[in-house]
Amino acid sequence: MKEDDSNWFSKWEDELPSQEDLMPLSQTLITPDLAIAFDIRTPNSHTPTPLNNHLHLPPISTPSSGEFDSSELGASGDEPARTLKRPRLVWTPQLHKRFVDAVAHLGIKNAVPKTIMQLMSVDGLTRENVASHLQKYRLYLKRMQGLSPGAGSGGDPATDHLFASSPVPAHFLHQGRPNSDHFLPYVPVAALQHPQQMAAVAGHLQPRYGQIGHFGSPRNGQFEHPLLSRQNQQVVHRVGAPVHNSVDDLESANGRKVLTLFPTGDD
DNA sequence: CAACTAATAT
DNA sequence: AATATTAGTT
Repeated sequence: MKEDDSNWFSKWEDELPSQEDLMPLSQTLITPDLAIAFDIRTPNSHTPTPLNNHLHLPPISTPSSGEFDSSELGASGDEPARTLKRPRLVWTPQLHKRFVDAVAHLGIKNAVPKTIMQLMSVDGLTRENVASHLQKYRLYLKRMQGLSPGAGSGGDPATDHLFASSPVPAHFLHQGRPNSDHFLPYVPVAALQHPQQMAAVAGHLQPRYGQIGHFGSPRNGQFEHPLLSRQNQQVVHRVGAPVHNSVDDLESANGRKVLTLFPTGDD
């Protein structure tokens, strides 16, 4: 296998996420409790958005909704600090879309958990979150391949609720052939549904990342993108359209806490 | 050793 | 069923 890396690379650089596709979705998965537990500065703590941006405060208390008397194991509910478990991640359609976009932009070949995670740049999203999801997504793709092309596309919500929610880029269904390169089948039609966003996009056409010079040579599939730290928080100010960048934690019937991203006005 | 993937566990 | 965690490879 020979690599003409130089080829895909420049294209890749060129095709970096557009506003409509990836950029504007900078969100946080870090719950207040988590931030505290891990001693993480919540990235928004000094954010230039004076308005509605405060995450709702932590009802830190006991996760178990007062059914058990909680004074058995010594530490009464309050300070397990470092030994806290991360809440289950919930893959919302928005989050999944971002995932798919990232994979699409990377090409199947480079779409591995770490790079996907970096490209998604969702704060708090871990590599294993992505890995797990990727595994499932791949299975989904394989399952799709074996089916008659005439059926299903469009209205089969019974099959894989989540995965059906985002269009599968055509090249995913074929072979991983990163050489011949792919073009984004995505047309920013979202404008039709959200005129406001169109305005925003129209203003910022040519999204790109500020200054991407050259980074490490794409040796055997190992490359690094300096600008893609996921602390890269970018605030999109929109007049009259308050961005809902909030994280909401819910509680399932079992008492497990889960994290859900709110839609930012996309889709 | 770090990261990937498949398998398995919750 | 959806996500996490482990285990075996690369």
